[in-house]
Amino acid sequence: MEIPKEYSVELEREIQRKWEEDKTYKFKNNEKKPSYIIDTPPPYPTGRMHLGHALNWTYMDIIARFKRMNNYDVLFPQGWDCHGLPTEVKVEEIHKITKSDIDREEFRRLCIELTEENIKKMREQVKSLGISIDWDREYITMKPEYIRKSQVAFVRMYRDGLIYRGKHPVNWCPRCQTAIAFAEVDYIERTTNLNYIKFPYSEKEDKYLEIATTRPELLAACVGIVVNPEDNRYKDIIGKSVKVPLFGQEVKVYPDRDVEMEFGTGVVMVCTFGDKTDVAWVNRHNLEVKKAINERGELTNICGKYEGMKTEEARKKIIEDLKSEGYLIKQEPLTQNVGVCWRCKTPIEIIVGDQWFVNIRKGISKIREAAEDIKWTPEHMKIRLLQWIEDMDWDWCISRQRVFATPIPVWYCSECGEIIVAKEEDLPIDPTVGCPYSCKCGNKKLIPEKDVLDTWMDSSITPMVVGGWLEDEEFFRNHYPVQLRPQGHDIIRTWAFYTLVKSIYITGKKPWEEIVINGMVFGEDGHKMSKSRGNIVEPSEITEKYGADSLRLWAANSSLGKDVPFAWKEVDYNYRFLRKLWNASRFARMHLDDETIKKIKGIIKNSKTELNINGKKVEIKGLCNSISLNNPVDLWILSKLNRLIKRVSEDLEDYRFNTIVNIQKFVWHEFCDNYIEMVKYRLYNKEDSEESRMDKFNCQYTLYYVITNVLKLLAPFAPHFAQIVGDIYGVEDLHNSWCDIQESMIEEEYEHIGELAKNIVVSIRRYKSNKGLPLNEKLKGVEIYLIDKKEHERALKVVRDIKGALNIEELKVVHGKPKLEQKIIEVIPNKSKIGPEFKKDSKRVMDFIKNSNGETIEKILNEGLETEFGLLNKEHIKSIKRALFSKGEMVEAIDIEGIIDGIAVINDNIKNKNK
RNA sequence: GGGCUCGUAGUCUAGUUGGCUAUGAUGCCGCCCUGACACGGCGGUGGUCGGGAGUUCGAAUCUCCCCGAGCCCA
Repeated sequence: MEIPKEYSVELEREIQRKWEEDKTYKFKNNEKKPSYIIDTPPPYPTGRMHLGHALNWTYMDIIARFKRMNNYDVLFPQGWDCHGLPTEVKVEEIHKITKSDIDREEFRRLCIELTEENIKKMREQVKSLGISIDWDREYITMKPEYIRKSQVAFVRMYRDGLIYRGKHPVNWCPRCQTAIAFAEVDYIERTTNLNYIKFPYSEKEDKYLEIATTRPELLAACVGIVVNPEDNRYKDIIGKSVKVPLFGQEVKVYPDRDVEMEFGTGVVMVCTFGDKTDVAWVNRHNLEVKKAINERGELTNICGKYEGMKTEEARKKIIEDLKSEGYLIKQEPLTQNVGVCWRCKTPIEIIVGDQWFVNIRKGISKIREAAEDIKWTPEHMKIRLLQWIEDMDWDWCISRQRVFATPIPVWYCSECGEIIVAKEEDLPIDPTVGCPYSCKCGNKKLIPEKDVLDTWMDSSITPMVVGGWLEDEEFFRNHYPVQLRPQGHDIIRTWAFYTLVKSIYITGKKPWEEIVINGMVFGEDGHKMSKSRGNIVEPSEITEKYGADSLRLWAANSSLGKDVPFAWKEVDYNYRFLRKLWNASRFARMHLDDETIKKIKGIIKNSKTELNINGKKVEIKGLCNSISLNNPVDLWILSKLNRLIKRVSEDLEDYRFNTIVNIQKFVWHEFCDNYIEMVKYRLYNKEDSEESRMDKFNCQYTLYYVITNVLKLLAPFAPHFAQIVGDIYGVEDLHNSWCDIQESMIEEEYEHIGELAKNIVVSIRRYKSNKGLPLNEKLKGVEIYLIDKKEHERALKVVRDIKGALNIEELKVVHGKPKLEQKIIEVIPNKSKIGPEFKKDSKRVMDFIKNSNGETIEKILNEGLETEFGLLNKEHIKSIKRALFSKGEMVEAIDIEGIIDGIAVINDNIKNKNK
């Protein structure tokens, strides 16, 4: 098979098409394999994928592919979480209407239309990243079959007393005209005035309490005063009453430890409701609830002449009146955090109204247990959720005053007020369209609920939906909880939390075995990507230029849970890495014809069963049936490879995706830079003896073995590349089998010999480079001196490889020292040897070695030296640097990296002849 | 104010249970067209591992304190 010269990213598209046609990633529902189900986050269909999605999807895909390659039957679906305000706003914008202008059904149709377009766009974007999704398992929350499930969840929880309708304070956005959940409240800092106001004592009109408030417009809803019981200033007034200025109602003073004495005057008025603490105080002291602000953010009729004013306007007016009537003492500026609607940034109000709630507190301990029972990666993310659960003191408000959402399947009887909930078999149903029921009081005129469900009510059942709930109950019983929830840390308190709630309430089980939390993507400037900063990079920009695999490699090279800054140069590096491996693969394939590959594949197959041709069991160690691997350089790279396979397998098991750097280092700096360079001479060898043919074949075998295994290691990260090159190498079953770890190939001694050869080659290549010589320049004679006997023996085994790699005419490996004058210029003691042996004396031993003169060091190296601390020998020395002299002048001799007293003396007078 | 996370060359980053001369990339400087790759190779430059104290023969790694950054929640 011809391998093109250039690696081109256009090939990715073809591969993606092929995967889709072949349904390569279909969930097989194969009972013989363990299943692995991923509860994919359903994105909101904005029509645009951002880099955060790309990061998250890459993580998921690496896991999915790795599991699939390790014999799991992987169910990797894709969902879309459609409902919500942003689409409503967009539709109003596009069609220049407001939702009240047209029929509810019509408006909803327009929302569906837009969402379908957006999903189509985003689906293509997901596919362009090569994510191994089973598209047959796609779910869309606005479809009737999904709405049915959302509604069934509602009906069952209502039946079980876990959902109720009640008058409760809720966070209310006056602009969006809807209740919102705490998770949808943002906080922004702003400056306002802290107003000091006189509240006269009821008993003595001339005495008064000074209170400080930022919300004077709520005076009409003032229902109590709190002071800290420790506060000596106010001890006498506790239990007595004061009169609210302008409005005249009398309110009692209560003791409460939550009052900060230092803030303002230490006296706080409780209004219904200024903020969250007011709600707590009202509950604690059993205060009356008065509604001062309505749903439109205007003052109500209890506010007398201020009725109908917007809050800002009313505040101004009331301050004026307080001033003119002499109640206002002073004003001082105050910066405070105010809660705002996360969508439109309008300050929220806390108002009381009829809303639907999920009772959270009832199940809180079970929810906590479930959270504890799930394996979290990184572990500390669990604490974030538990913290959120701890602080949970309100129920979950699930009703929204919107249109594009799952309807609440409920009617109210106009006669007796009975709540009628739809029957499960009638779902999905939209109560505003029609009603098949009548009230038990006989009334047939039922009022439909117009409120709809919070979008989180849809998305909090995703693991159940992908697990087959209400579709295939038997499958669901056997496969729930599902295996994995991957998501961002920004939605722990929403998506993760609500899903736990729903799963516990509906199934009694935890939703997932494991949850992995990813970080956010920042721009190149280190800040969150945002339009206003102009630091947004779109995934398509990257894939078009560098391909999906380069993007995926960038994403993989990050730690799970940590925020990741984007960097073009990293993508560029990954692209260059792929090109490098491409070129190496091309080079190897030029030396591997189809016939040879066939032969090698046969050998690998046999070695797997540990059977040789005659059916007799053989050891694989260094011997693969019909070939016996005997070249130390081959054994070195194979040992390193197997070590890498082991490492990467373990790392992926624990979601350490950044193990990709280990693969890259191996490929680039071991395999390409060194292995290939050291075996070229064998590949180009034209000799026709049996021995050199075998030698060449071993090398071909090793090249094939390393490349094909690297492709498998790379397949979860860079699947397109792995597929393209895998096809060129005839790799079978790339997506369903992982590398075999040949433990017996991992051998320290092989690695020692290989490292020695590599170090000699590297050192002499560096010498050539420093001398300005081409690296293939012929060297006439090189003598390598090794003092260590073991190293000398090792070096003798790689003479041929060193000669071949460096183009040395005559190479001598000598046990001993060259006959040159030499001076030791640096000694580094071996800490890991000295430490355990000499314990407390270690420091002194090391100082002794460092400060010894040359003679002493020689003695330690050669025969060992008895000292006050004990015997010191060459084991205790890490490395030595020597300068070599001949007649007082430094000569062409180089230290061999990593070897104590390894020296190469180079006779390169031939170079002058050549030049 | 509370919770969590993180501070390693100019920049990004590796560093599993304490022990290689602290990893790799990028940047900058210099050299080399070497039978896969100049979209490449080789070398140099650059670090008091945020600061301090402690535990230990030995700390980037463990403990405490301080400083700084970020995220989440009040």
